Amino acid sequence: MEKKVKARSVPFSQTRSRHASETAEDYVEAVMELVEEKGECRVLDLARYFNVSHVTVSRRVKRLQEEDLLYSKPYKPVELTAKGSKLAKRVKERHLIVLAFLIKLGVDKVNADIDSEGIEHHVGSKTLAAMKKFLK
Amino acid sequence: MEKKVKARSVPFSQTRSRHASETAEDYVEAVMELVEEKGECRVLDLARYFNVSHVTVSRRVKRLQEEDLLYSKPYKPVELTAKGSKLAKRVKERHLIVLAFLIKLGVDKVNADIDSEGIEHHVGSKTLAAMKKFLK
DNA sequence: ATGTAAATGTAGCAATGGCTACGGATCATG
DNA sequence: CATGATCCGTAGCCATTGCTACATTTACAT
Repeated sequence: MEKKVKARSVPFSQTRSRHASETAEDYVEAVMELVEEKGECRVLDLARYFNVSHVTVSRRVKRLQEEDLLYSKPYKPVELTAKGSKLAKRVKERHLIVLAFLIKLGVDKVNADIDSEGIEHHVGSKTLAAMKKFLK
Repeated sequence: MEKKVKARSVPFSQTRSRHASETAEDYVEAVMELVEEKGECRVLDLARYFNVSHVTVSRRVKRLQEEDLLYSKPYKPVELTAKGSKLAKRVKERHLIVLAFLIKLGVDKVNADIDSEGIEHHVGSKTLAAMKKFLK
């Protein structure tokens, strides 16, 4: 009597790469935000932003350079590449939509802020479209 | 001219523990589902469910036993403890609400399934309440 | 009863994300 | 232009998640 086990829609075998994408999204978004706020984005700015040590940041920055999302020379500010900038804009727009959506749904600002940051990475294009429509 | 850097609402210093909670939630939910479907839940069922190797599962099951969420003897089926069962029920209920919410929002079943699994872990009580209200 | 297939456990590798400790680079400021 | 503060890179630790390969247990069929 062998019943088939339904696999998750998003297989866990993709967990690592999915998580990597989320981190990449968080980083490019943060860099864009920090550059807007301060004119430049240093490793330590990111460390404070994410509440991690500068080591964690500089290692990740190095890897994101290999993916051509960020660019920086040692001891210099971190910048977005064209590719990174494009991604950042998409991510930020999605983030703002999710945030506005939650607020319109009746969630208070504080909780909408918190939840939108977690939720944004999991909002597919169809869901995003539905949220946009709801906002109108 | 030192501008303060706004820290994330959910600091990344909590990333590891947050992720651990998510995994715990996924596992208890899966065990509950598999027990309902098949009568029992084996390590390999979970491996197929999550699309990972049985090694990854059995290691995680061992840790979740230490957290008193799961219970199993070597080479035996995995079961929920009272604590695990309680958590699973809460998680499943939240999952179903998020899923129903997305569908009512106009997202097709397939995408609602996918996104709800990612989103559910990031839906706080306030957001969940807002979703419930919307469903009425 | 026994032997083989399936299920599970164990060993150990790689990648990633946390950290502290330490040292080299950069930049203001005297 | 020197020097101290700040910033950042490197080394190296631990934990977690993914894997393959191999060992062991269980269960079922003969």
